[in-house]
Amino acid sequence: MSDKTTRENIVAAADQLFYQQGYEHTSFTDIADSVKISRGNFYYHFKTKDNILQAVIELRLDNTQKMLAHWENEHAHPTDRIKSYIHILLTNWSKIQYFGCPVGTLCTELTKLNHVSKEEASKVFTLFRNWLREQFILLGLNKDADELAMHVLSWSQGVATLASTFREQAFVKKEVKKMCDWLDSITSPTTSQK
Amino acid sequence: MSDKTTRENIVAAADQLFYQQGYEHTSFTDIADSVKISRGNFYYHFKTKDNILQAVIELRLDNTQKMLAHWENEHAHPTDRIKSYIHILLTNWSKIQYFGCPVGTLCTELTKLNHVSKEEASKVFTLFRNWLREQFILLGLNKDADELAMHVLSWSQGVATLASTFREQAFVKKEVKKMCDWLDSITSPTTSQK
DNA sequence: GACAAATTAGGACAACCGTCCTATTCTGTG
DNA sequence: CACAGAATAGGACGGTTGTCCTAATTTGTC
Repeated sequence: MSDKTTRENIVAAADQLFYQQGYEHTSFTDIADSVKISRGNFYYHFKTKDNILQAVIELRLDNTQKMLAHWENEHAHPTDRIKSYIHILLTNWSKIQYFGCPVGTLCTELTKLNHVSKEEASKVFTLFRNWLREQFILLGLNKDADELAMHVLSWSQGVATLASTFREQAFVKKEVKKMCDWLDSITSPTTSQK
Repeated sequence: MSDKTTRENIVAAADQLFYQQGYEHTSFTDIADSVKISRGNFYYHFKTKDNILQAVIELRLDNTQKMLAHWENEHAHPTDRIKSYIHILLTNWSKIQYFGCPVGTLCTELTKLNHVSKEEASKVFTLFRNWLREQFILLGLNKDADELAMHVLSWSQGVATLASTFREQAFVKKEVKKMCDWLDSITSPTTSQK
């Protein structure tokens, strides 16, 4: 973390703190302490708190795009790619159990604050949505592609919310399996359900 | 609202404001202005902000229990009762599209704040969970009752989150239909799926 | 080594927060 | 009407917030 730019360190620290504590509950002092710089130095890199949020969202958009590209390279079959998405619930369990989904919780908070950047934050969701839709199109499900994408998105979102409330890993594992089974069922046309 | 006790008015106003703006973002001044009392009068009824939150949660627990009891009286068949739950997504669409699910969003916020009352808030979820489980037991699905209850809970939760992010009613309608169809499919043993 | 630019540290600022105190007004009972 | 207690209004308090200014330090270039 120390070989990076101070600005990058600030954004990285803010990213984590916004995720763990929420945007509003995270103060300049919190971030400054985390990066180990003075609060005064802060103003040199970011004029307002909103600017930091904007930078954090940009970082998340970049990281998300990289992750999606990585899944595409790793798996040739769209079904496996979608399953990679589904499995984040277990891969990131150690954080999700405490802080939920970083995308959903930020969007929820910004919506309630009626924050200027709420639309910008929802673009992370849109990134996932469009990517999932593309995968379903590749599976030949053109007509329902967006509907299926939204289904996967909302399903995982609900599991993440309940996971952080009840903190039951067994529940998450069951739901992940259900999602994968469902995905297989709509992919293979043996028993056409719905 | 004026024929109620001042205390009741405070709790009712806080209930709405916590839902619409979030707990932390709602100040004493906000609530006082909403009830049209002075900020000083506040202290007479509630010593701390946490006390108000506690009262709000108690109110929500009561209201939830009344709603569940109402659904039980209204519908003899458990399937119809569960569908009543599912349809809140459309019944309360006008609010959900802006503020999401009141239960989920509060739990999420309190979890991130690591607030003392976070467990208390999650009891509202538990109320729904146990009630849904009972309905599934009445349907003869004893073994998977809790799993099914959690499935319905997380499903609706995800839809509510995405609904407030994208604000697309068509999506919610589709998901509500899917949930009802799914419910019918696991109830009628014609085509045993899963 | 000199010097300009980039970067940092420390603190001041007004505004707001939750909390708390005290004086005033309202209300009901004898 | 008198009077005690409930209820309300207004403001003070210490602390924290985001923001901003200025001086000191570091860095790179000639």
